[in-house]
Amino acid sequence: MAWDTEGTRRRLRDAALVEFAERGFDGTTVAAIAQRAGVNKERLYSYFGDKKALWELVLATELERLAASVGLTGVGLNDIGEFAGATFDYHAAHPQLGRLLQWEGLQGGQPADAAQRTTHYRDKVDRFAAAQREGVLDDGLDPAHLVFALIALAAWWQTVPQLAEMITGAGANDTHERARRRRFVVEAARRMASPGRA
Amino acid sequence: MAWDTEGTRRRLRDAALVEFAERGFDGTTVAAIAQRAGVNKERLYSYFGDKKALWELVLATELERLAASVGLTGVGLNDIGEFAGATFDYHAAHPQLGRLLQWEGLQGGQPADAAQRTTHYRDKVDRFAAAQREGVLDDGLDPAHLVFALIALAAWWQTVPQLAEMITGAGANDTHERARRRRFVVEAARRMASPGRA
DNA sequence: TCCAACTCCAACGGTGTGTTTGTAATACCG
DNA sequence: CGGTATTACAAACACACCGTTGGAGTTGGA
Repeated sequence: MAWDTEGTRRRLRDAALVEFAERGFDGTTVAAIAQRAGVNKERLYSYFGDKKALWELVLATELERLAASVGLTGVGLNDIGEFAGATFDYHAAHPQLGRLLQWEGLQGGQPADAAQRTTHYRDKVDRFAAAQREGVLDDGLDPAHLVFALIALAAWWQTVPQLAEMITGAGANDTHERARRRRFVVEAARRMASPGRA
Repeated sequence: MAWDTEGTRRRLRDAALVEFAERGFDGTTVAAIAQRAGVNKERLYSYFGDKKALWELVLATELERLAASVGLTGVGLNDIGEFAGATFDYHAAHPQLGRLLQWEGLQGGQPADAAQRTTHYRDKVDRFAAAQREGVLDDGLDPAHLVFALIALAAWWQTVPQLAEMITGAGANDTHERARRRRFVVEAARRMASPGRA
């Protein structure tokens, strides 16, 4: 077998993603990462320097994937509902990113990649503001608040899954419940955004 | 000075609330709790058994306070809007509870006080279901999902304050912004719940 | 053959939980 | 007042875990 340094690096990164998302930075041991990667513990240090550098690399990588994969196409009611639905789908399909961001947010300190993330969201807010001027969205709502609320609707399920289970009585593994949750998210997003309501 | 065993117990519990909310269960050391309480480390064990028992007591206590402070009085549209607003107020005034719940969700395992919390939420779901039958709420929505979404709307701001700041451009200390957020929450709750939508 | 990637194992320093030992201060009771 | 149980503090302890480094040996490629 040939040396596969890229493969070793990737296996370590993948294992770190799983472990970090599951247990957070403090809760994860380098031994666990190495074991999951099927690689010696010492390899981690020669490839990435130390545990913290690996954490930051994993987070940056996942943020890039999110940016590459999430987009807001239009500003009609259907687009907004689908934006909420797609966000829900992404978090449901990639629960690790949401967990990484939660760990990061709780841990404190400055969020990684803050500048790029800010412009990313501001772009969405600007589009919503434009839609308001066209009368597609209710003009009584702050577009920034609306964007924020849509993300809340989509992400809250993964954020406090134990609360979701207590209230709905169904776990996140239930595919029927998951589909119903998605429909609710889309519908609720439309209701919040549509104009002319008391 | 007289012995103040209730005071000692309370100081330990208050210190544990602050430390647990700030650093989570794993990130908090019993030494830090004891130091913040101005009490010897050993006292914690004689009063509460161990670190985990103290964690569960703190969480149950804060949940009781929330339940005692935010009630759902009726099932009209105004009541539902005010329920969301009051929940928002509570989380804004007591950001620690949201962080505790988030830590709990990430940590995994079964939630503390699960039985009581479940019945508490089911009661709210039942009231919403009754309101649906009376036509006060839209009957196309799952009442459990609606309850969950209202909590999401109210709590999300404190849960990811860094995201809220990136999107709205204002921090949580801005009293004007906070008032505007509250109005948005109340209005969005009414929009989601009110009947007669396409 | 020589080098690079890799494994295995041991060790070091630091930190954390939970327990114990000894001692001082305080309340209660006769 | 004197005796005793309770509360508290301080310090040290045993035990375990973790991040990181180093060395000695093995495997694969040029």
